[in-house]
Amino acid sequence: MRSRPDPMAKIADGGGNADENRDADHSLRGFLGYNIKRANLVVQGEIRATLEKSGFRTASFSALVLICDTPDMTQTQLASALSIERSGVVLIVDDLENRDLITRNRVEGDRRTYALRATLAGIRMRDKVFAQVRDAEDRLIAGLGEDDITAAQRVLNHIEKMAAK
Amino acid sequence: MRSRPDPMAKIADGGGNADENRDADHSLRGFLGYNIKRANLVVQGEIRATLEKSGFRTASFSALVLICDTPDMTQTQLASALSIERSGVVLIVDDLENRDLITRNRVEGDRRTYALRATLAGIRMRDKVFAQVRDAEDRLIAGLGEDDITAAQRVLNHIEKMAAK
DNA sequence: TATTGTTATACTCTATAACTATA
DNA sequence: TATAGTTATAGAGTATAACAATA
Repeated sequence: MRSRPDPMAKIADGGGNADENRDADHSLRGFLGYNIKRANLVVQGEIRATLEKSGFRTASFSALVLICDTPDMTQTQLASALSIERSGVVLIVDDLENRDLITRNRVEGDRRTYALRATLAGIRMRDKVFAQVRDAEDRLIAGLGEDDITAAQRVLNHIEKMAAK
Repeated sequence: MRSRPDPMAKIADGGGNADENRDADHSLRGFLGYNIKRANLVVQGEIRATLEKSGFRTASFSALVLICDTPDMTQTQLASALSIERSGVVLIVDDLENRDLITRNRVEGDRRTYALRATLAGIRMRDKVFAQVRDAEDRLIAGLGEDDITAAQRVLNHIEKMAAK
């Protein structure tokens, strides 16, 4: 039997933390896409944990916010704003309607569409959860300079505008 | 306490233009998580399009890079570095091995594990595709200042470090 | 013919758990 | 008893396609 030096040995810690692999990924760290992906996983995880306390997934809370901001929007418009397909919107709107956060309203002049409106409870819910998400994000960026944040927003928005060019 | 501008402050101004949904998401724009998610979709889409020309998905190319950088790593170590489960690594390693980009090598002293090594073809492939991904990213960030990029990296890495705290 | 909402289905990605062979 | 790799399965999440009602 040989003894085993095992320099790369890594104890399986249920957390799957990147700490022990700190420089195993130094090549990938050079890619902006890699850093965005890792940060995105953390942010979405925090937001998901915040939202699920009120029974939302990311898409359904985004939908509620959009409907609050744009009363009488249709499901097709909502699909476009969420960048998902119309078929996916049905389940989200079903859920929001079942919880009495929004209503589907018939439109005179075009009986194919629904005008989506938030209820009073929906608006109150939006305000409450909106603040919770904001607090969760503030914890993540605490300690960073204001100018770094705005620079990051600039970079992210620039990248988004470069889609499909 | 709040260091960021209130997104609700810029409701305002219809203006009656052709694109009705242009600022339909102005509330969500106030969330860093929303901007990261949208930018991430664009970046990952560009990277995916670049990689698939060489038959890679994001995870399989990341795996090839990691194996090139850390010869003789095991599948469990690779799983940890990729932040996925060991079961998912099997399919990725199967694919890379079938394409003769890496080899699974038996380890004397512990016959449970494989030592993963890139082949010469794997290293060449890594170099070629690495440059292609870098070019794709450079197109996305063209026009941005160097200091904005580094600030964005700082923000992203800070967020990642704040995971689960 | 085209569009809205809907339903059914498929596909991708990943996690969970059980199994084997080794330790 | 514990670990590495494997396999089978299931669950999100989303896309595709077909359909009825309406335009």
